[in-house]
Amino acid sequence: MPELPEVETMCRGIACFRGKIIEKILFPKHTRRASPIQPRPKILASKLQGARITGITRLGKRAILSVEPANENGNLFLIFEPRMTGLLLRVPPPTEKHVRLVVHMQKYQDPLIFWDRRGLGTITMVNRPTFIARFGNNALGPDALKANGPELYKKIHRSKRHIKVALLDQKILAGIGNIYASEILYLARIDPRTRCCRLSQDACERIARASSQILRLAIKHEGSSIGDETYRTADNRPGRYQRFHKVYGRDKAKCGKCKNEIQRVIQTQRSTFFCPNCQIRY
DNA sequence: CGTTCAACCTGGGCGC
DNA sequence: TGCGCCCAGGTTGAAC
Repeated sequence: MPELPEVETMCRGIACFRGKIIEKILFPKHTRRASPIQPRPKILASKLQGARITGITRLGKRAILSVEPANENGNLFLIFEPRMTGLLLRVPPPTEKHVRLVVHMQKYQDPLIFWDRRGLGTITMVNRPTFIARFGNNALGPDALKANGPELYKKIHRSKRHIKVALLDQKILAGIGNIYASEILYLARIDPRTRCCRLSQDACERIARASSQILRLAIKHEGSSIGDETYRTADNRPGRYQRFHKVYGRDKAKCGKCKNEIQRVIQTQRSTFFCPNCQIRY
């Protein structure tokens, strides 16, 4: 699940590894074929052996570890992409079974663990030029926390796509996923089925404001955890923002503003939740 | 070009 | 209890 607030919370939770030197990397046997790892585990481990972790940052829905290798010049970037069920942990994982990667540090007891039940997540290590080429501004829109109305309008106003679908496109804004797309459009009072080209500059402004507002609040509450086999913080606690969801997962419940029924529709194979009364279709 | 869709995986929940 | 089916927070590349 992890979207922007969940990945941000994970990054903050593993900030303790900044400055540490990597002692040893393990790829548990039973998972060697799952969860795409690039380059191959042996090469990745040899490059990271003795490297210093100089930074831990979030890029959209990815967590990035900047590392200074011991044996070569130039920074490397270790990129964790949790996709649906990936977690970055500094405490024992929910099950040993789905541990994909364990990083032990020198002079530090707790290892960094990448755990991923479904195994759709990825671990990628690249040098700076590759990092910029693959994840620079051409590949990824501005961070959704810093969404900006005029810029959003400029990007989408010619498109016939439904606004909900556009919000899931990481080239438009980086970090929004299926949960927060519904929540953002509810706050902005816009029907998710509205075509982008019908949105006014003012509507785009409301979406941009709602985006940063919702995501900021979700980070404050450490993200959304739904069900038990789901997102956890780096010390394996559930987030709390699910308590504040106004529409997501609330099919047929009453809208908090108008008491009408919240509806669920499918857009490009994925559920969208909204209040047909509060959210205007343009 | 823009958009849709299946595929990548595991496991929980449901109906029968 | 068990089987088959549907569903799930994301991304990609092929197909339309």
